[in-house]
Amino acid sequence: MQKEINFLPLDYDYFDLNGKNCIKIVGKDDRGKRVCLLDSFESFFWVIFKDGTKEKRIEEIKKEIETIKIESDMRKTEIIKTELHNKKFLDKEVRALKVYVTNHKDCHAVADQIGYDEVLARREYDINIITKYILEKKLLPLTWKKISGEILNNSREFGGIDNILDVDLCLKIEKIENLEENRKKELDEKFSPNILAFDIETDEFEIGKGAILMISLYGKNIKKVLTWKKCEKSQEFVECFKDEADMIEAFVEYIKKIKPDILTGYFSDGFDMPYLKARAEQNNIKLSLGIDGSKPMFTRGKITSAGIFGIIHIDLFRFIETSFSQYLQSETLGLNEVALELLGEGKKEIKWKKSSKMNESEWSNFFDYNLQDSMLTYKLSEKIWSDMLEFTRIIQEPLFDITREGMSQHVENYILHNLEKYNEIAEKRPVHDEIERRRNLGKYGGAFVLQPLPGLYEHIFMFDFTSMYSSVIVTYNLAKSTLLEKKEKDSLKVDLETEKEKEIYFSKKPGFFPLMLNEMVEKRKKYKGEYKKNENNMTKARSNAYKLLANAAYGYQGFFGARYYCREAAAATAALAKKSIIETIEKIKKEGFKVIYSDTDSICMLLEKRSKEKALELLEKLNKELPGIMGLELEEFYERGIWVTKRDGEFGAKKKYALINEKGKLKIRGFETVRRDWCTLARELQNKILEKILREGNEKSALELFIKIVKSFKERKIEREEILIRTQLKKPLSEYKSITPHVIAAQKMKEAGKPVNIGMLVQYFIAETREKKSLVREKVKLEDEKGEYNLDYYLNHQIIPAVDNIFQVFGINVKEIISGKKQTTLF
DNA sequence: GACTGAACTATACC
DNA sequence: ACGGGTATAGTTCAGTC
Repeated sequence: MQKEINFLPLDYDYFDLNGKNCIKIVGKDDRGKRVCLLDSFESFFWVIFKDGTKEKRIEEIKKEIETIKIESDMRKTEIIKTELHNKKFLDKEVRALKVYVTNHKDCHAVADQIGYDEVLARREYDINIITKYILEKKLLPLTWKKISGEILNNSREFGGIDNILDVDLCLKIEKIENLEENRKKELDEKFSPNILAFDIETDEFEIGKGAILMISLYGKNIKKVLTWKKCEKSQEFVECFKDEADMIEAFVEYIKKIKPDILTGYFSDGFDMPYLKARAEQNNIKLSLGIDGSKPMFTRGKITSAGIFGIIHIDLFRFIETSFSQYLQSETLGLNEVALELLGEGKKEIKWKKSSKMNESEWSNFFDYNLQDSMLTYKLSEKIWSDMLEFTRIIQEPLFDITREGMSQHVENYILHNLEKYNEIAEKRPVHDEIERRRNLGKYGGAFVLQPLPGLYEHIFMFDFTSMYSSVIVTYNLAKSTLLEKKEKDSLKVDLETEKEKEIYFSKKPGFFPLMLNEMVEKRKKYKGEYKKNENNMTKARSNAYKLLANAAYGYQGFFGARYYCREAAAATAALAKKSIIETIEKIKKEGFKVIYSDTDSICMLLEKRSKEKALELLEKLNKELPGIMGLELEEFYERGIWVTKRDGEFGAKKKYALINEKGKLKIRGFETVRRDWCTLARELQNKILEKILREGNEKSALELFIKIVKSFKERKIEREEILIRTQLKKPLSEYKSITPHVIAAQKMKEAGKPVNIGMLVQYFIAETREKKSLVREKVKLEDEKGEYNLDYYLNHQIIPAVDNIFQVFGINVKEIISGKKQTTLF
């Protein structure tokens, strides 16, 4: 029977049937029903011929390629057909053969068998089958389409797969059509995904070592904690089970009943999912979460990803880490801090105890805690849903992947999904040896940073280049495909000071990469405008996504794992940006303004006795003289600003300054205040001192505050929390060549049976010791250890260093004041 | 054992 | 393996006298 539906694709998967590729797509129709679409797919790759290959020879090779067969235990693979096309490869016109293969998995093996002298390259055998499918059929993720097809009901065609799927409808795709924009908009407004958040609590932190004590679920119509522990008299949201096995089975049943589109957790790829897997195995339960009854699939990689067929499992932490953290101020990306920042509400506080030692009220608190975590995860997912949606639509990869891939992969996927407009065949992914070669090339020259003259300044204008590196790439046409082997007529010469190949040349004929980037920049401008006109989550997310993508394009070209890696283009981008900002600084100076600081794409200058209008006129003039799409804008006007010296020496420190604008808002960069590896005492003291100086324009009350705090510090009135030092553990303990204080702290934690993981913040303080010890690490104590804070250490390594060079700007030597030498002369 | 510079380490800026 | 280079600053480590 035939049927026509409006369909929103959510999850993609594929399987083999009789050696051929089948694609299954799970999504929603416009009445909220869960639908699975099945489709066959003929995969292909390209054989590109060298320039000048005779058509007759191409025909011969075509015939020979068509006879290739590959046989393995699994399947027989053949060539379905071949087609000759005029295409482009790296912006050059080429003749290319599109080779259709019965099974995608054998694309690479078939391509390997083609080794003619006339063949320039074989490409696109290394592109993911889902990506290829989306490209070919235009069934874009999270985008409404009109689908017509045949209703499958126990059909033999797909091996009866429709029978085991928990869906309302299963269709064999016959036609995919676009919907009218208005209709799409209407459907979009009606749709919101059914999200279910979950979180588990366990006795042991090591995966699978202890039992799962409880599992919380939080969704639109469900707020529950499942447990098999003391819960006879607990809260009504707690549901009791006989044992761990029963509880896990109930969890699976709830998922089946709720039928969420999205199952989300916080760090669930790294903890909750693998833990559930381990405990299910231990208890001989099948964790059949997939809509076909399948278990979660764990993909290999540095971090494993847990996929559930038909339900999109999102580990919110990973999306926030890779794509969203730039918007956040949080020093760590833990659930508590991120939720506090985005929702204004954090985790519940509880005292950690072995579960065997908990009393009834402690269990009750634990249930609250567990539910709260799911609730926060649910609310966070709602909060950033528009960002995930926009990223997915713009990049056109499935949501599951979008929430896990890094910025570089996003850029690459965006490129792959937009090559068609340029008739381009995709470049290959680098293999291991090539990656090694690229990595061994070392660094190339980067940005320009102007050394400031230390001091307190007033009336400061800050200009900055809008999306500087992107605009340089577009303006100067810098990419792999436009890099010339040697100098050509009317090409662009770029000097690279630090490189062996000092001069390189780029074509002026626009390449697809800069053109595509220009499109991104244009779209960003357009959607930023739309956002300004109509401020909502959607327009904001769209504008931000384009901004992030455009900004990542430069890093992408310099990234060793990129298909379109081009070290020369990246180096030229940095070199031309440097040249451009230095020239701009010179122009500003020529106009009589004093330039006090500059870093990469920003310039700080003093107004002195001039009016603001004068500076704005200058900005306009500079903009007129900038080439291509490059542009300079007013970042902000600041009332005051302070630049200090480096710790040792009299020279001004780069990347370290504090500013205050007309509204009294501070902008602090580089100072210890913004560094999380300094203790709160030093950070807050420095922050207050900077604020006083910037607000009042003098150092008097700042100095008074400093003396007051030192006094209270010496009297040991400072709380332990204030003097804790937090340092991130970046690798396994055994790999540290230098045994630093935080390594010692981590070792102590391990000995105390506390969890020690890569990436965690280790907390410790420096204590007084009985004997004299020369190394800092010999005085390390954990926060719950007995001991007094080390007066000498904190004074000379935290408090004084945090304020010393600030007061030096005013000619004040705080060390002498502390030791009592000069106190009288100052007061 | 004190001193010194290099190496290692973490974190920030753009 | 899973964006880039520039920069500051702390602590340890290895060598010198």
